Amino acid sequence: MNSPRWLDADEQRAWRAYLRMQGRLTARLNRQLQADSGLSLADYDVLVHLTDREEGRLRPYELQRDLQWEQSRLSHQLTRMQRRGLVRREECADDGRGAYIVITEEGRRAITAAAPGHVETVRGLFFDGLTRDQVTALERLATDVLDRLD
Amino acid sequence: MNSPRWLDADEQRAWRAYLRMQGRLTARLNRQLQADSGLSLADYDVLVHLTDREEGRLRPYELQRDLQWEQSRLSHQLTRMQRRGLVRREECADDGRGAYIVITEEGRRAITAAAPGHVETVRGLFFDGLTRDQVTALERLATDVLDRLD
DNA sequence: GCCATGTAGATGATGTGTCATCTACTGGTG
DNA sequence: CACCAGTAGATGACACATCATCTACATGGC
Repeated sequence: MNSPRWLDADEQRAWRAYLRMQGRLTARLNRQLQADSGLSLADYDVLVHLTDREEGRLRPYELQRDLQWEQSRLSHQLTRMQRRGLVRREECADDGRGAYIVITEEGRRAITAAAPGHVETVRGLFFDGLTRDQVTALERLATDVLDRLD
Repeated sequence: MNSPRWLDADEQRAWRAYLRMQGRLTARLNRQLQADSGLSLADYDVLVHLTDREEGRLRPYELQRDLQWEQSRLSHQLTRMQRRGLVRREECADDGRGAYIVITEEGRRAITAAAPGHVETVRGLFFDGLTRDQVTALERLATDVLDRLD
């Protein structure tokens, strides 16, 4: 195996800065959410997707597709959330293998209570420091990378 | 509490794209590293920092500062790495509380074997899809955000 | 020298993510 | 209808992350 094309100086700096930013940022967001509302980022994402449909319920495979999570990660996550009363599993009449995941009243309360503080934090830690151009450039960059990931 | 300033459409799209990119990207990197060399990204980072000093050893608090990790995360990580023979803990003469973390021969072999494939993957999944301007913009963005995180 | 306070680091409990594997049902083909 | 490949989802084992807490040593003030 011949030696790879290493990263050049610009790329190294960018990569290190990116890794550091993403580590510290998600740690902060997780801590804020956990401390202020007892939810993890994972809980938050699941609940957001459930409340997006006004029925408040989804098949696990739909959630999986939307969140782009591993199947078993989702399954474990739902088990934990069910144990805490945030969601409920219901039978699925159409498909004997399947299930519906339904958000509970408690789940709704939790996400409603958590959202404002979370959004404020995302703003305060991230968007408030960026120009409009940086924001659109970021979206472009992320979608460019995502396109190549499939 | 009055309602927060929500994210506008641009910000929402950027934020979602960013979250999705970072989730999928780190998953891919972790999988590649794990599959090809039996290391996790965490192992990799620790070993890189140890090999950066030619003595191949660091105090845990130095590692912690460099990696910006939680103290107990590092401690657990080092315990696991020690169990697998990648690092060794040594007494610290200067400070009776302290310790040195020393990379082992096996640790050196592991990082040497892992690095080329990892760098190729970072390139292939990330930098190859980006222009030079996007790379410098990313570094700028990440440092801007990091500056506000302290 | 003694004590208070601070710092280095480890540990146990618990929540989270991944992999491998399993069960049960679906839906198409003979 | 019998079979079989595929899909929906759960589970157990294990690695990883976080929080709270603990021990032991360091250091400065008296």
